[in-house]
Amino acid sequence: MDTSTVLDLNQLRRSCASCALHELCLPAGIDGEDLRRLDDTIRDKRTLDRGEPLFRQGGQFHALYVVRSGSLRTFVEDASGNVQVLGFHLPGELVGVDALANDHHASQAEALERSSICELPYDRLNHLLAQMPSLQRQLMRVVSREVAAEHQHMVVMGRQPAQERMAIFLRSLSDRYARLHRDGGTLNLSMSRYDIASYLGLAVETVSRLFTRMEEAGILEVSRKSVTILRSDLLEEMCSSSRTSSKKGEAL
Amino acid sequence: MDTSTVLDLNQLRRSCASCALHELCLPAGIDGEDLRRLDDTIRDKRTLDRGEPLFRQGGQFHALYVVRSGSLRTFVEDASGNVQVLGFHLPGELVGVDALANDHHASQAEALERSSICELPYDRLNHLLAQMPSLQRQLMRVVSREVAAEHQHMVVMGRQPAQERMAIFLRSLSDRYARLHRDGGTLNLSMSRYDIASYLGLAVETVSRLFTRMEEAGILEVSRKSVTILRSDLLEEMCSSSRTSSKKGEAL
DNA sequence: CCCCGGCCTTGACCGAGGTCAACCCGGCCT
DNA sequence: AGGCCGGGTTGACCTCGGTCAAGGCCGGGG
Repeated sequence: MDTSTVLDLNQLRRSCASCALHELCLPAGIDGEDLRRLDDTIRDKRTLDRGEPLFRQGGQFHALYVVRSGSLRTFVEDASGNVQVLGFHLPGELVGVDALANDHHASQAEALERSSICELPYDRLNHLLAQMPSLQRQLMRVVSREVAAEHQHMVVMGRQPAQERMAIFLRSLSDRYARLHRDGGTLNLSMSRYDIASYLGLAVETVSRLFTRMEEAGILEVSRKSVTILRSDLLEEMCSSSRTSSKKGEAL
Repeated sequence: MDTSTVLDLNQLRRSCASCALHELCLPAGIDGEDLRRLDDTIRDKRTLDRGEPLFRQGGQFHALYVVRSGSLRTFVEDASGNVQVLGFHLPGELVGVDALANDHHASQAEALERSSICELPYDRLNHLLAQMPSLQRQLMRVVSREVAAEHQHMVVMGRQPAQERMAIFLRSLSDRYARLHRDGGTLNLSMSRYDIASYLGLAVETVSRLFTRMEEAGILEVSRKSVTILRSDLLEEMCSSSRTSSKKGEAL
């Protein structure tokens, strides 16, 4: 929170109604007076610089967060300093749910680039939920989506070879870009190779090799943090070149 | 536990108040009139036989479920018949959350043994949630716990070698037994070796070998589906024998 | 009672990907 | 401008655990 963008951010103040994410975020399906009340519940928009934590593992829980712009990574760190990246979070996505269970954050969230965050203090939110069943349902839907996504990621971690993991990762990122009406063919990888490797359960070297291999194959154009998908058809079929598990009667 | 216990199960009919899981399940922190209303919301107790599905992947969503007795496994099956086990569910645990997102079950749940299930039709539940903020908070807490547990599992799938995975799996099962006031030292593995392997992202053969190795090491006594933990101290230290990631300043 | 079919175990082999090491490259600071 | 440093890439090697194959065990049905 320093340079010149501060002004713009302040101008935007809180206003779900005018937010580009209106239809993707918590307010989806909420209008009029209810929307205004949700608006009032969102405290400050916090702005985070690259690397700045939104909350720390073990820290006291007091709010849920929605990414407004930029991107975050969430991760857990074990006693011996080992890091496991849990996910990357684009605008419109909810962060912090794992803390409700026992009032302490089980993971850490930090900005991958300069990001703007909507903060929903949990007591105020609870108050609102009690009065707005529609918001309550929408919240559960959003959380459910998150759970389903995590299940998908378990499939990746459990069964898929390295190349499929990368392909699925890129496809998923591309899809999420598209949902935001961004160009899904031009990804801006705000996270480091280490983050990607950790997230996919691979070694950095493997991630690096896969990028070059996929570039050589004409599927991607990779330049530093910018990745262009040249052949999404090839990328797609790369996602499921997996062995067919020798179960009974396969058609394919 | 099958033949004669059927009668008892029927006798118990629905009554959260008298349920042994009262303090672990959804009703936790709810009493009196509110509890009675939750009670009324729970439709039937469904009883499932071994292998019987509670809901199918892709099926229409209309209820959440809580395991009352027995155990379930949830899994996803991809186009080519590959199965990934997502989790095992003991009494008091909530199942079906991943379906709220789009009204269709993203995974499949099926009984690992004869099991009794509390069914919470979602429309009724929603009605109740709108009137009972405390229940709403408790539901979110339970879901949050689930999310946090899945995050833990990502750590396992992402970084840990086979032996640690097994150890962590057994410890977690033991802990959950203890929460149910069962003997955490005597596990009854209602799932097959294949299920365990899939859940941990390993091959069946590896799981099998690890069981024998841990038995030879005097940590376990393994007999078919019954596993006794002889040296929980050794099991514990097996959970974190991982390499220390060469990060800055380690204490330990 | 015996046979059959899952499920599980055990052994031998092999390969995907992790590890180690060297190097490169671009940004930043003096 | 030069040097440094963190992140990224590339190559050589080796290991963990997957795969393949061959039984063993147990339970259920004829």
